[in-house]
Parts: sequence; structure tokens; C-alpha cells
Amino acid sequence: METNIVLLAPLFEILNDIQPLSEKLKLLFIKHFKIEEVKKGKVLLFEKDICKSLWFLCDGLLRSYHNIGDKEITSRIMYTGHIVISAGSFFTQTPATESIEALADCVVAKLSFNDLQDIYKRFPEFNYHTRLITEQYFYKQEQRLYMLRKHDAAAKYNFFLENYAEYLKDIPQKYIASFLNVAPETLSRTRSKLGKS
Amino acid sequence: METNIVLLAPLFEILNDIQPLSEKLKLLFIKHFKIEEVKKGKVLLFEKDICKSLWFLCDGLLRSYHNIGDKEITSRIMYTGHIVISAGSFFTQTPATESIEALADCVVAKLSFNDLQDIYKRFPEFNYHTRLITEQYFYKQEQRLYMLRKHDAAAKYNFFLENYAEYLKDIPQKYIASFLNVAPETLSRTRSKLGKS
DNA sequence: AATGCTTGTTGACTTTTGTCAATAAATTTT
DNA sequence: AAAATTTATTGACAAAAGTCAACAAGCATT
Repeated sequence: METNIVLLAPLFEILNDIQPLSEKLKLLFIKHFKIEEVKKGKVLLFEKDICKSLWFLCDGLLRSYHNIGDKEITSRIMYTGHIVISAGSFFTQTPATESIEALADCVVAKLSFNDLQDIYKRFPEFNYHTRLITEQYFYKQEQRLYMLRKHDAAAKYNFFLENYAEYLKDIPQKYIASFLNVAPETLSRTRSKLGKS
Repeated sequence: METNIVLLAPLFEILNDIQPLSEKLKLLFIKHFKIEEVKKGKVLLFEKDICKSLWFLCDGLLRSYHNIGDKEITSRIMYTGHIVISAGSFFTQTPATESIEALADCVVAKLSFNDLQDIYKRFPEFNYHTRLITEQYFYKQEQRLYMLRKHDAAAKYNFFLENYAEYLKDIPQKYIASFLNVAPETLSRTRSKLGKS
């Protein structure tokens, strides 16, 4: 319980910044969120499973990925402080088209879809918070769309550097490559060219 | 006023499907939404302007686009029934990084940001509707992200056919090309290859 | 620390796409 | 309807990225 409060503090800060949370709602969060440790390499959500929870990433690094043919494509990279779901699956409670995997040892706070619905029912004003958060994530997603329309691999990699530089050393390069939609060899060459200039 | 009710009916249907709207809220919408005709080629929102309204596209076809270097890139294609905004600009009331243009003669119902905030204030339960709508649009955006990570031009064009076939003849091919992130010449060649097989 | 496995780099080559230019087709304007 | 403008197609070539393969480097594990 005590750990819960400490680990959820950053989430409460995000939510309070939108609109102060009532004490009752805070207590309900503390009650429903379950803290879990996820070891590097572990898969939080498997493709085809239903995303039945939302995770607040207290600490660590995650990626989501899906398969196209024989290739694995990294779709998102999520770091400490992120609210993590597989959107399509969570919103509609249908099978996921992507998996979510830990790129480092993580601590997550897990909230089930059902508990969240219960929270919405009891505290309708919480819709306001999630509306604003969804809007924010929507906008970030739009940025990634722009990134993918950039001309060449160098421009895409620069986007990565501008947005994920902190995590550069913690993410295997092959995952960065597929995130940017280039072959690993191409990213390797792009990096060595950029380094020399 | 009468026209308002008729033209807003599809929007009310979308909202009612989420959760029935109160009569008072409906009346407020009818009061605040302004119907406008937008001729083909007209620009609804100019880059660098603030997106001060949301539009419900009663009828017609729109595209959003931004400039990279000397090139114009189509980022979205929006058809009848869409709720249209420039997300980043509207949510934060800061200058837009994209323009929105009519690809056909359109009828739009326009709601100002300020009037919308007023609606949120008076009817907080409306946050529930917009939360679900934002979730839906988020998911659609995710699909477009997947599309851009597809291997080749043919796969991207097939995505377009699956999702926008109805509007194929109304959208100049050069806009489809930039939407799919390929050169117009490449799309032309891809189409002629696909047609022959 | 040594072994084995995975990941990253580099080279040679292929494929795809982009670019430039000319022409054809379609649209718009007068 | 004709002229003018824009858009689409096609060809020739260049550039970028993908693929395959060999090797090096980095990590885990023991």
C-alpha cells in the first residue's frame, strides 16, 4: 500500500495537473492498481490476447511490435511515466494485433479494464482526465506519422535522436531500425555517415 | 435552424450511440454549430493559424497537408461524417503545422473552441462522448501508422483501396501518392502493374 | 575468463523508388 | 468549344534502401 502511493505519485501528478483528483478517487486508484515487476525480455501482452489492463510504467522501458510476414516491426517505444495500452485492443476489448515487451527490467502499476470502467462509473469526472490524456497521446502519435513520411533514413533517425535520445543506448539498434521503418543495415550505415559529418 | 437539425442529425446519431444526449445539450449544439458551405479548393485552415473551430463534415471531402521542403504532403483524407480538427493546434490552441483544404464542395457545421469549452463546462458528461470519439480516431490513426510501415508502394496502395475506395475518383492521384508517401510517378506505375495482374 | 549466441558492421549486389523530362490526358477557364 | 493549365503516364537514369553474406563486436551464461 505504501509502495503503491510512492510509485503512483508521478501518475497522480499528471492527473492533478489536468484537474485535482478527489481523495476518494485517489484511494480507489491505490486500491485497484497492482504493482508488478516485469523482467527484461518478458512479454506483457501477447498478440491475439485481449489487452485487459492498462499499465502505468513506473520505471523501465517497453516496446510494442507486430509481425508483417516474417518480420517484426517495432511500433512504439515507451519509457518511464507512460500510460501503456494496446489501443485498439483495450478500447474495444478485442484481440490485440501487437505484442508489448520489456526492453529493461520494469516496474508497472496495472489497472484492469473492468476496474477502470468501475472508476468511470463512480467518478464520471475522470472522463475529463482521460479525454485530455488521449488527446495528448493522439498528438504524439501524429508526430510519429510525420516522422514516417520523412524523405530518407537520416531524417527519420534524427527524429529518433530528438525524441528518444535518452534511451538510445538501452534500445537494441534493430528495434530502432524497424521503428523508423528501415533495414538494420541501413540504420547502421546511416549512423556511421552522420557520425563522420 | 431547421437546416441545422437536419444537417446535424448524423452527428447526433454518432453521439447518441455513445450515450443518449439530453435535449438541452442537443439544443446547445444546434445553437452553437454554424453551417457553412465550403467550395472545392477553399482552405478551411491555414498552416500557422490557430485551429479555433472544430468542423463536422456534413457533406464533402477534405484533406490536410503540410510542407516538407518544397513538397506538399497529404496527411489525412476526411469524408462525410468526420469530425475535423487539426489536433495539435485545436487541443492546445497553438499555431497549426498543417492546412486543411476542400477536395470537393463541402457543407460543414462549425463549432468554435470556446463554445465547445462552454459545452464541457455546462455538460461535463459530454467528456465521455469525446473521450470515446478521441479513442476511435486514435485507433484509426494507428492504422495509418501501420500502413506507412508497409514494405512497398503496392501494399500501401492496397491499404488505400481498402479504406478509401469510395473516394478514389474524387482525390487527385498526386495527393494519394503523398498520403502513401510515394512519388506520384511511382503510384502511377504501381497502379498500372496492379491493374494488369 | 572462456564459450556460445545475438547483434552490429561492412562489402557486393539487387531491387525499389525517386528524379528529370517529354508527352498524353484530363480539367478548368475563357 | 478552344485554349490554357494542371495532372497523369511513360521512359531513361540516378539514388536510396533492401538483401545476402561474411566478419566483428558485444552480451550473456556458464
